[in-house]
Amino acid sequence: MSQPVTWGSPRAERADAARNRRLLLATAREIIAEDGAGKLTMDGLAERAGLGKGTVFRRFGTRSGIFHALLDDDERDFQEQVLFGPPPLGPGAPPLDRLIAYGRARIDFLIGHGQIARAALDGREQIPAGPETPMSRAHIRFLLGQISLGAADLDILATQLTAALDGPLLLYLSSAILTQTGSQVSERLSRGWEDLVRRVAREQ
Amino acid sequence: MSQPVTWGSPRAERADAARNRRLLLATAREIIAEDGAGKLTMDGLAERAGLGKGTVFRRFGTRSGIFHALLDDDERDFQEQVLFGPPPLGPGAPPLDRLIAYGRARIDFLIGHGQIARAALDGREQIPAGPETPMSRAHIRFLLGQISLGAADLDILATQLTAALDGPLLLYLSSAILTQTGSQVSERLSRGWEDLVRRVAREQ
DNA sequence: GGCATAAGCGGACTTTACCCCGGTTATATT
DNA sequence: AATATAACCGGGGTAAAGTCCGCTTATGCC
Repeated sequence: MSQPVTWGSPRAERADAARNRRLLLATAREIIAEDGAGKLTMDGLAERAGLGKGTVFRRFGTRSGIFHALLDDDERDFQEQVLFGPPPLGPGAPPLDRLIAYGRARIDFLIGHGQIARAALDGREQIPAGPETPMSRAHIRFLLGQISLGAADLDILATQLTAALDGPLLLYLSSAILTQTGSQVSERLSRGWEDLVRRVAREQ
Repeated sequence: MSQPVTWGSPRAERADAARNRRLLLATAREIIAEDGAGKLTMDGLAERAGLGKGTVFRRFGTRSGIFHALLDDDERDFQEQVLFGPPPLGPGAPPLDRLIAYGRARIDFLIGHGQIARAALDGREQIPAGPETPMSRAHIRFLLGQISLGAADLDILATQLTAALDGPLLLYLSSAILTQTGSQVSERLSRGWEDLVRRVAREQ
């Protein structure tokens, strides 16, 4: 018998719990694909997955927690591409080119996952799910640091650019527009992002 | 035999309805001031106002509708200042100065009303309340049109700048930070906004 | 394998957003 | 002033989010 590796102090997730989480995420995707994110209910999800409601809540805490988990899942290989993939999205290209490529990729990601990303917002939470996507802001902050920008508050600028990238898709464009004319909107927003970033980085 | 009535004007709001709306908004402000926006429930509001639950829903349609109504109410004189007040916020100053002044004023407005603005977001609505604040984007768009910016997609740029202005306060900064160190954050964000728009408008 | 224990599980329970419809009241018209 | 009508009001009803606690089961140790 091979002895299982001990995972240091934090006890690993139990096998049945992990299996149930995967099952719940898969079932949630089915429901969303069939009926839309708005029709996903905790009861419905639990029943369709053949589990109890308590299980769903222990896994995800809250309804929007499910959408956060789905997004995290989808973002994983997106982040992989950003951190280790080929340039200009991945490392190796000049920072300004990487910034432009990042915006383009993120716009397409959000257009593809906008329904879920939108549903992950929740007006009720006291601490509003913290920063919505810390990774996005951190990456933009990192790239800005490699561009000579004179005396700028790079943390603020990174937050503003993150909002300029995500905001239109999360707050200011109705999802109807996105599903109808996705590729045109993508192209227009991407051009806009490139223009914005070039203006910001432009030498005086 | 009655002749088809000419629908001259959309019939005015009945006096009792108007009175009740004012009462409900005032009561909502009381509850928010005492217990925070998260504690505002439709039942609680109705009971405290001495009205029925149905009345509250007919007035505002949905929970987040109350917060929208409160925001509209608060925004009214802010908009007044922007449209008719003294420069540089109001008309008369160069457009770039007005844009900077607008950002500063909007940041302070959002810091003051952030709790309500945040609660007005709602992850469930299909059409997510449309553009969150059409007036803000329209005004920024208007000012951008008066600045010579070369070949830019002004509609997209206006949306991005609107998001860069609102986004940090709605999505990326926890309200805890805001209430604790409001004025410092205000100053830093305002400087950041000025830097951003100067970079965007900078001549090549 | 058998045992102790902590983690997982389920479903009943509470709360709250939102719907509905019969009764009531304001307003226009005569 | 009387009447018709459309808007308003109330509160009970439904569905879904989130909580709780006793039961079950996986896991580590012997």
